[in-house]
Amino acid sequence: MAQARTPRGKWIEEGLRALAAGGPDAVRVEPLAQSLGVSKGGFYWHFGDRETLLGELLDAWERDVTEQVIERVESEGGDARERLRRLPEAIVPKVTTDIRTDLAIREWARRDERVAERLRRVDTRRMDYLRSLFAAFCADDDEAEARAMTAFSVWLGGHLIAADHHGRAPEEVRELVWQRLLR
Amino acid sequence: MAQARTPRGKWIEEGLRALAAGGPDAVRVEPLAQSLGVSKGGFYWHFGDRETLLGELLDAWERDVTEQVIERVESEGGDARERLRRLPEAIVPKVTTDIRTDLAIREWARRDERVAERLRRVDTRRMDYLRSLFAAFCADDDEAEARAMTAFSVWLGGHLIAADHHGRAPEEVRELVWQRLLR
DNA sequence: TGTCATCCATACACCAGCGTATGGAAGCGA
DNA sequence: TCGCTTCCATACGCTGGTGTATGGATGACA
Repeated sequence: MAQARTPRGKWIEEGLRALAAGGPDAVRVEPLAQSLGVSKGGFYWHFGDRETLLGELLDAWERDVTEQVIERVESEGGDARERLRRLPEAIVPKVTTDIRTDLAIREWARRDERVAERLRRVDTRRMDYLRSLFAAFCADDDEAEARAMTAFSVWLGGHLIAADHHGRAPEEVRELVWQRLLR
Repeated sequence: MAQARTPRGKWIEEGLRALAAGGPDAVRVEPLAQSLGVSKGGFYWHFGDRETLLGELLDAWERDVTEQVIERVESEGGDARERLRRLPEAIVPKVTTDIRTDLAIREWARRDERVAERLRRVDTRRMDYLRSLFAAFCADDDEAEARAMTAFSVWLGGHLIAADHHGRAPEEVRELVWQRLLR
């Protein structure tokens, strides 16, 4: 076997980078090849076509983005509040777990039903986990549901909403909400 | 003056539709012309180039999306809680106020600084209005800020998060959060 | 009725990107 | 050293889009 100069994984990694930066439309074979310093010849040996790569990007994302984070939080123990407090930091910076990848896929899901289905699986898994943590100290199911939804929304909103908070930093605002959720 | 068969406004309207459905990359001159049942000849008479249209789409959105909603809520009176309760329904269904336009522009802003600046203006205006309403019955500034951010985030999140709520409809969950925000 | 502003059709040059075909090059194992 | 697998370069045809040029068509108004 000869050495793989630009193996599958390299293409996927570069593809995820492009996806995070510019959405699925920015994942183009020839620019990807250029970024990697090779021609597109090798790409079509690995993948056949562009669609195949896009599918594998989603596979990689779906694999990394939930279980890895949850396992990380769970492995360090503590009660529900402590685990929730650790959640935001448990998202290790990787190409797949980049929030921008999340946002790009979320937008993509709006126009592609197969992407929407994957997102549904991932979001359901995340909400289930959040709900289970809040349920540990909330009076009833409604309260846990409301707090889980709020936590998820504010996590996303913090990266999407561009408002000026007049003196407060975005992280301070997130912290204000977070404190109230953990009461 | 001869009759405008396909005047500026028609192109903008169709452009907003395409933007809402598929993001800025989906706003293409030739498909737009086809949707309108004409050739692209007239387009370049009106706009010069594609960039100009994209700019005008943003103009139209920025103009309609904040003041019109706020004026509508304000015109009907009531105390702060009543106004907040009416807010979701005050968003009249138009091409510019379509939530999908909002989401598309939000994604677009991530890769175009000029778009980001417009979004910053719009979001700041919205947050200012929300904050002012919550401040009417909240104990302190921190509380109002936290609730405004939560309201905004959950409004967006409700359209972005694809999780299955196990029996609850998405609107029920939103309502659970909303009730708590108005306490 | 003629003129002018407004809008549209058509044809064209051009470019970016997809996918294909083909001929290597480079290293590993026998 | 030979052959095989793995990867890359290059050239090509094709599609779908941008923007330009030009010659109408159509209707309001004088």
